[in-house]
Amino acid sequence: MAYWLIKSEPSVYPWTQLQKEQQTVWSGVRNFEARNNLRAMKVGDSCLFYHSNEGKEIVGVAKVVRAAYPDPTGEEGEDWSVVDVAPAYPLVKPVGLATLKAGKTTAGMQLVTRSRLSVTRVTAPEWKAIHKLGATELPTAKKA
DNA sequence: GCCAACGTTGGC
DNA sequence: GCCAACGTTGGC
Repeated sequence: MAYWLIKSEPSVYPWTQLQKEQQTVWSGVRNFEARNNLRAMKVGDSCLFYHSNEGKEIVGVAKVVRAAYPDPTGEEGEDWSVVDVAPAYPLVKPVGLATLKAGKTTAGMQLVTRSRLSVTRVTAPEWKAIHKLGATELPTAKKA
């Protein structure tokens, strides 16, 4: 069980659309490191859903429902990956970038330090801190 | 809308 | 294999 953070511009694919569709293919990642992160995801892993550019805040949590497979939107001969994600639960209070930067634990997040990477790793302490900032209870662990 | 940061590409 | 140029992302 690992934690991740995935970014999307709300004008392209907002959290509300994921809630509406209940599942989506996380396609279009064109960065090797981000791709490798996608490939490291396992079914049942959790992902913070971050709105970049507009909002600049973490709005919810999604879960991986299908592990990495080839990106159907990729060019012939290219080697990109996607995962499928589904909404898990929203944060009661969205957590903005400024808040993350101001937080002791969260200031060191890859989201902050590697701002151009669209799929980043999240540590357990960061995960906890964000739920606290988001006024959202951690879901009780249950078997996949 | 601007600009800084950074990943990627291509020339040498 | 190095490094400059270029394109893209994303915060402000």
